[in-house]
Amino acid sequence: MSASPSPNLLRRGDDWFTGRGWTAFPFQHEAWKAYLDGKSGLVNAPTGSGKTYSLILPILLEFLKEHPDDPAKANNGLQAIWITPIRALTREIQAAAERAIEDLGMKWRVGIRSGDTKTGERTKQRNKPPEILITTPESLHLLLASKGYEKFFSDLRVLVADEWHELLGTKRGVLVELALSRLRGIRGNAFRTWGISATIGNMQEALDVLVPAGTRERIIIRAKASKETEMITVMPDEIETFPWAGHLGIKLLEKVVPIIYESGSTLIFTNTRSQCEIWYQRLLEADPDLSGAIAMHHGSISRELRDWVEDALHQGTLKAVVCTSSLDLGVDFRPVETIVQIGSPKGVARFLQRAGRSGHRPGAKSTIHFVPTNSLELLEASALRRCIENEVIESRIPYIRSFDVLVQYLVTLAVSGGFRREEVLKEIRGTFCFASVSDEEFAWCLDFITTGGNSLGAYDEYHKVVRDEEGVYKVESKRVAMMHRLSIGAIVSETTLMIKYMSGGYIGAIEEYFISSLKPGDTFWFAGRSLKFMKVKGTEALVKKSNAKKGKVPSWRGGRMQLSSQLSAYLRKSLEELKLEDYHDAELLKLAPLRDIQAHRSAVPATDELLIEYFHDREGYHLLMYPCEGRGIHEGLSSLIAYRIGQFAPLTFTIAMNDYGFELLSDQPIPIEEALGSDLFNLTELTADLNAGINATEMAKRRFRDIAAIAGLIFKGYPGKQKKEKHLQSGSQLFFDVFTDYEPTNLLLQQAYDEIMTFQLQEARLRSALERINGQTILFQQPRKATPFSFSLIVDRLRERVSSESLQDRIKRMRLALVRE
DNA sequence: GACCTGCTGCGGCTTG
Repeated sequence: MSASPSPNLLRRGDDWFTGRGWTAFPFQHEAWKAYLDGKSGLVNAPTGSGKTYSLILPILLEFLKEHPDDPAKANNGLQAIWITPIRALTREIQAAAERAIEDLGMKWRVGIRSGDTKTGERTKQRNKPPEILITTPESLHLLLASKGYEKFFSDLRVLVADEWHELLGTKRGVLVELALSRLRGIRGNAFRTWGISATIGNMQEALDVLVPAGTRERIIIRAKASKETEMITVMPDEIETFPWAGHLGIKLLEKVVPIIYESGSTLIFTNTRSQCEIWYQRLLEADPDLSGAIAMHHGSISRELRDWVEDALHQGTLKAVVCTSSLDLGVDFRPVETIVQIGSPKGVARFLQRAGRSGHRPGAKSTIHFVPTNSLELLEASALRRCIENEVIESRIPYIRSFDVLVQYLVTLAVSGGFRREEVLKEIRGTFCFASVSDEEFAWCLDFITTGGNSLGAYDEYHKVVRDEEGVYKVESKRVAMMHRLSIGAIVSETTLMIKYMSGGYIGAIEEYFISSLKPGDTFWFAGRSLKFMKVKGTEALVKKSNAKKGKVPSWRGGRMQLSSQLSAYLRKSLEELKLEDYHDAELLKLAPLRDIQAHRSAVPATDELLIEYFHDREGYHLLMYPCEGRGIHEGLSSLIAYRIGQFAPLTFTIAMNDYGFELLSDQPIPIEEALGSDLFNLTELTADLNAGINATEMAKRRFRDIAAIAGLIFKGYPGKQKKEKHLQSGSQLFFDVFTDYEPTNLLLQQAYDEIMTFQLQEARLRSALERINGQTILFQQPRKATPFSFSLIVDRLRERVSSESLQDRIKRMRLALVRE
């Protein structure tokens, strides 16, 4: 059926919606109204709730209102841009939009502009823009880098940022902010901005970043119906034999098998790609009947194989898929029935997002099984449960002053028509990210792209942009323009090798350093297959099928997720309940025997206590503290404490940390009591001591690699011919050193240090952690041997230093030492 | 009796 279009359609909206078998929710009506009133805003709705229609429809309806007699009018120019963080979502949105257009009897076209869009299609789009264009932040910037883009955008009335919570808090979000500032510059008041976001802790800020105050009237629209989530912890039968350390979780594997059988379809989330590979194999070993019924999915597996898995899941031919966060977003599955999370999700938002992949219908309950991988994760389960009950959820902290992205953007504009200083400065100051940029800083950026700045002036290749007589900044060199288009974006990946069969066929990607640990003929497992490594050819690692049952499992250097501050706070509460034997949930009750060992050998801290353990064994003198603040904070805190103790005695420490605490290990006695008596946690000297204690230069140097790549200092190579990691590393280090020596005020260099303070050491959070510790009672314990709390720290440290074979020996020896005592 | 850590996302050329 094709509803006859009418300006009154909104009022008859219910009929039209139910006619299609959809339900119209109050929040959708609210969004339609706000949109048609000319507002900008943010729609806060879960996936599966019809959030796309909450914004597609009013865009169409507004046009119909303006052209009631000519709904089929074609060639209206580009009316709306829809941004998504991942390409796979563009097709879904296109389908939804086309459905709505057809229902209204309109003739609008919906185009996709992404890396998948063919050249011919791109040309067509440029000559005759679709009314709705669905794209990614990167592709939008590529459009800004093409000649005559102003004309292309000249009819635009709205930009919708879908899954805005995914982009906020990333440099890709900064790309969106910058593109928006330009579109507002072109279209002025005729332009609206809308976002669609899942619930996060800082909803208002999410709106402020997307739609700066003062641009238009703004509103946040919330879908009221909150999703019910049931969390089921998979319990070890007896805590006595459950590991105190480790993150693999195989011990509970046999309890996961029945979960798979009881449900039509299951997603099993793991935290790392290697864990994903291992679980897939182990599940098949545990139950060969699952062969053909389960598959795996992670980011290093080729797109082709992943598509196959996604399709099979969609069609219901697979019972379960073991995956990483590669399936957090993306393909709109036929609702998956059951979710399993192996190991700590480290954050409430991530856990709920994964849970939400089940019961993917409005009103349906989501169910998630949590599989702890070690004893302390039962504590996290309890904390997680409380966070869900109290609707505590993490925030996404937006980047500010990302000069690398700004510099890239300026060159992007210079590649197309060129830009004028005052105009662009005014626009970027309207963004959240660059509101505080001073005249001098902006002048530095212009200098940097025109002359290479103070330190690179001698090198022509950094004179990318010229300023002509009329004051327009533009790129004149075709080569510079091309290389720039090739490097637009804010994602910097590890360089990888493609895994290919000798006979052809691409399976996935693997990191250089893993392949360098293999000899030709070695077997390894990848994508659930046993492969024999043959040789490296260019950027390809060639392999053959193997029948070997044993082999290495690759590991990748990914990001380290750390416990969120929200979850950390609840973890400390759970600890207190453990101490008080206030067992309000099954997880804590299960931990009772472990609690007794900890309390007997040492102590369990309450929320107003800081536990410090100090003991001596054949390894040396161990000093352990448990602030339970998450790994990043412990990284800063441990260096700070090590530095301050070092003021009393010239000691060398080996430092280890995890989400619960940190360890300082020394071969000499540690004057801890003296140190504790001396205001060890004082805040006054924090910045100075931190700078003295950490190796900020080393940390900043690593961080600088990405900054240099985004700012266009390092060319990553032509597509399919990427440069070796070694070259990228040494290139960025060279720049780092040159800037440090000759231009210490270089904004990119400073940015590297700022990012360390903001994201890695999290100075603000560190400060409040110290404040909290200063108000706590110190619980100083001298256990005779390792405690349950200390165990995972000690094992982690051992693992970092030695190979896994000898790790077994080490642990065996440790155990013997424990027994002997 | 305690161990196999480390996510995701995008984009794109030339010349034979």
